[in-house]
Amino acid sequence: MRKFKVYIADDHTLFRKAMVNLLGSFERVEEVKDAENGKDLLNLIKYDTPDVAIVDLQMPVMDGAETCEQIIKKHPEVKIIILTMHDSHKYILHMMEMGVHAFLLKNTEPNELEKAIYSVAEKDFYHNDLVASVLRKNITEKKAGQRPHFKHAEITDREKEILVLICRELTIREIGQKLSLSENTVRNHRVNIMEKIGVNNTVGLVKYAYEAGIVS
Amino acid sequence: MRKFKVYIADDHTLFRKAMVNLLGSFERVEEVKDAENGKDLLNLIKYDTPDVAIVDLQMPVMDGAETCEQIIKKHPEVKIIILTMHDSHKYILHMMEMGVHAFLLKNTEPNELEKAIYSVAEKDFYHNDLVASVLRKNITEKKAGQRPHFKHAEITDREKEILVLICRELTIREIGQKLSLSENTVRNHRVNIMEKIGVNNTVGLVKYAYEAGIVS
DNA sequence: ATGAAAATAGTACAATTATACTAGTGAGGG
DNA sequence: CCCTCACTAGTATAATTGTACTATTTTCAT
Repeated sequence: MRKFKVYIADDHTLFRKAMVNLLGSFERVEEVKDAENGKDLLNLIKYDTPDVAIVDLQMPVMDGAETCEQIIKKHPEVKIIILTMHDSHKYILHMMEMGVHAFLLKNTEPNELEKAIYSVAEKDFYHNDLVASVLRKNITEKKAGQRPHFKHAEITDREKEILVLICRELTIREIGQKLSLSENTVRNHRVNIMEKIGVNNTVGLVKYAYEAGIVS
Repeated sequence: MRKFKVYIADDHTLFRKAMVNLLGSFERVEEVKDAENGKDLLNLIKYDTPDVAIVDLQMPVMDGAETCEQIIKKHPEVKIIILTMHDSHKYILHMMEMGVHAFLLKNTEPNELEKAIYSVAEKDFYHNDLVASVLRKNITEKKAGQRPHFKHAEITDREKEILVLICRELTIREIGQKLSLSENTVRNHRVNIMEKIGVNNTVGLVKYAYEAGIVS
């Protein structure tokens, strides 16, 4: 019976340390290391590659999506499991295209996590209800001629910067002043963000920022 | 050396179960039970009261604040530790007034949680940096003649209902239709919520809803 | 039963956001 | 070299939100 090395990245220390405990109690997990953000995780991996990396989608410093992109690029042999609080279809789809190996909600049972670890380590992918529902919804929405939300997820650094300021409750005008930009420019960025993430008002923007881990 | 019974409520199963593991590893914790929301926690307590209840502030079904209110009213002998992701001063202050015994961010170290448990069980309160900063900020803001954000936190059920719909990206008009209310009424509720929580735009509303656990 | 708080509804106006376009410039990739 | 994309900036208008009030009815607790 092969045993596995598992690394975990999550910014909530309490959750992370508790997870280290839990992972350590799994029979076929022989080593656990933890990092508090994506950057630190990449450093860990640089020195010694794990079999499986568990990554929180909502993280500051370097968010889950970016972290995964780096891991896949530099260490394609590492299998990735994403943990997310919300079943946010948008980036799950995007990250599946990127080549992530599993998606779990944070309210799954520990034994499902255990199964997922063994599955990705040995069979390359773990297929669960969450993934199934994302795929199904994608198909039905395509058929219904809806906004195709795959273009997305390529929100640029400038756009991210502006999104952060929006979430700090600044108006377009204030953001323009702060960044020395025309209000029109800021407005355009705002609109572009909204199009990319497929929402049409402020509420959608803020929710995206939360769910993508761009804010708090 | 006295040992303690500890209950924990959190809607994220993975986090909760991992915490059960962790709590069980503490020397002076003799029994751990868990519940996935405030209601279930109250039921547990009804049958057998713990020494300490650890409550996640962000929960659906019955949020942290409401849960604590109930516990304090019906079982004042139970000590309460609040876990929160954000250092949202607003309700921490409110909940201190209610009589909650400790506040910890989810990114504290496990050993701080352990200290907090023993402290509230034996000395009734656990004083940490988070609490200190809330108190200090409260004083400085009072002096500066700012909006006093203690009035707050009494957002009503109707208001909460409307806040949820706002967060589902409905406009005032749509909410009015959905609830069979005049647009004016909805607008008034919206304004009242904003005053109570001390924000002045949609962004603030959505952030509050997230941080209070009213949405996802 | 009486007062307080919540829920309802209104008016009017200011400010901001949302939609829909066009267009120039600079950087990087094929 | 050319093409694309990000970034910049603009105009114009519609829609929604934000502010500031008044006022009636219902509900609930003392």
